Amino acid sequence: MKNYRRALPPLDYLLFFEAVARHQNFTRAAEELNVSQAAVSKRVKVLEEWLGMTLVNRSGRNLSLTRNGQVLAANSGEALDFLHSCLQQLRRTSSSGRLSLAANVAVSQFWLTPRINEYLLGQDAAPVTLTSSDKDADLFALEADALIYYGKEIPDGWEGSLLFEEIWTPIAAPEMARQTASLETATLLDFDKLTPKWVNWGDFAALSGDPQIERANKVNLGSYGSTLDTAIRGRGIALGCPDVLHFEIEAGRLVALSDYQLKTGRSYFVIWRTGLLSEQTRSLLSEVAIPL
Amino acid sequence: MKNYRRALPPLDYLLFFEAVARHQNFTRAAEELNVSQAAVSKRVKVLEEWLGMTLVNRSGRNLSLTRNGQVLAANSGEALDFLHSCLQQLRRTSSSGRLSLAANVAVSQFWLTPRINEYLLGQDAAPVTLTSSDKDADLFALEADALIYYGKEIPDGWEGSLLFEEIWTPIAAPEMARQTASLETATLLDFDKLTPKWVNWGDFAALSGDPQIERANKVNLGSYGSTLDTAIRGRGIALGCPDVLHFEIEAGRLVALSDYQLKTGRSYFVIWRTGLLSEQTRSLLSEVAIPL
DNA sequence: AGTTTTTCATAACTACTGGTTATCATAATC
DNA sequence: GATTATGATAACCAGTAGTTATGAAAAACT
Repeated sequence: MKNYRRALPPLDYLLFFEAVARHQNFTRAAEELNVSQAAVSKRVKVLEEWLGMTLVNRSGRNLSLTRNGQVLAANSGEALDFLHSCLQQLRRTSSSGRLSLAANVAVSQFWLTPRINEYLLGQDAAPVTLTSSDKDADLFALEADALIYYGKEIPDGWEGSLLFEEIWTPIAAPEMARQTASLETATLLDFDKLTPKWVNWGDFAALSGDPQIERANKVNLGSYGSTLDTAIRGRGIALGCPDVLHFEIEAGRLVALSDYQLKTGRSYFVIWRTGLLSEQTRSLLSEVAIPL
Repeated sequence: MKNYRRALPPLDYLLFFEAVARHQNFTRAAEELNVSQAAVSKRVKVLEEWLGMTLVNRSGRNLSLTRNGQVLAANSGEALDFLHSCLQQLRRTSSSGRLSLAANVAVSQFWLTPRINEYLLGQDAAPVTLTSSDKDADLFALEADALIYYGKEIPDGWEGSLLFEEIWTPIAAPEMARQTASLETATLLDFDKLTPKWVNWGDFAALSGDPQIERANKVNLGSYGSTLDTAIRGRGIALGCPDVLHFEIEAGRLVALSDYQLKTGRSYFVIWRTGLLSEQTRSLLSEVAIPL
């Protein structure tokens, strides 16, 4: 009778040790593992005690693996790799058309939701879950199949595809746009920035150097989504990125006031964890009209 | 860059699941794993959530694996087996002459220590560690290479070899033995039983049906080891098992009063965890004169 | 040679995980 | 229909698995 629980050390300890072995460094292993160096040190020590053998020779700031350490690290790595492959394969065969996406609130509402709705109205649509948050940390913690990331470049540990560049421009309902002679006399719909990355009317004025915007009447509606909703209702001028608002513009609910465009150097990307995009997820992304 | 911590579920959860899959039963898996059924149920549930897929179909008192469950169980089993083999191999190549033994206090002192000492006085002796406890649970928890077990039969999950049967008989120093006409007039050295398995003078009297022993003067010295030490000093008569006390008897420090022998049906075994005796440990046991 | 930096070990601390018991639900068995 | 066997889950809490702070040791720098 196999009794692995008794015969094997705590397996996550092996996983920690394998990382130390690969990096030849406790501190870097800790970074990969997202724990403190002390936690890694402790676990490897306990593993050595469990096994009754030294795995790592420590000397001041240097470390080397013992012969046993080398053997165990290689074998652990093999087992972990095997399990990883197996789980990836399992995900590929089992996802059977299920797509989880994440993005910030505006992109979710104005860019993703229309796409998802179009897709879901079609035939044989797989279930799609969409999670919205204006905090990157939330999005990253989610482990969605893919997420729409807004920033300068794709973060480390992720890979993906550029969707479009960020270009800020005043946005209004078509009727409002026709009646607006000058931004100076208009009501500019403003919002509270949740991260420094965002561009509000104050930023836009400063970066564009346009004194009309400085002088115009600005009303703070709190959330960015509110400014867009209010602009659609024809009650003011919001700031927006025409690519994000593609559906609203196509539908004729919003137009860009094309005299004013501000490029920030930031873009929108669809990203996934490095190596964790299954063929099936790739296919589903295409079906939801998210280009890779 | 591999980051197994992020990409793999808690590995001990896989180990639990593999046991469930093998047994097709949460309760029996829990027994193997030495935890409650509830703990197993919980872990498998969390694993399913982590993976986002059902592994086990539950219906009342029945359970079956899903397709995914079967695949994962097979692969997990393979990985665990691989790791187990690797660790066994590592132990074989790394033990390099180191033997750890465990036994209860009396056997350690009177049976094992003399043997170990003889061995250590020889050439090229490997280090030997000996741990003594009168509590079986302590001995089992220790994971020594081998232990001397006292009981009716080899416990489940262990294998080993019979050393000798338990036979209780009065034991005294040779001079004391010559002067003792009858147990009734002797001082009987008694002790506190730590487990029901032990036989003290009260038990011996009852089981042998000898009224002399009932009537004799009994002095309680507390520990069994003390009774033997005191008997060696010629200050009374202890109870003992001649095979355990082989060295003392050979050395002429103790003799058995051979008129009184009580067989209990219990024996002494050398045991190790099933499948965990390396060839090297086997060899070392022989060198320490522990017959297999 | 002395100083600074980097890295690992460990003590003290504590949040939360990983277990427990008790109880209920469900299916099988009688 | 009653009983039994088995899995799920709530409530609970001991101890594990992490943290921060600090000291030791070696490498790197001046």
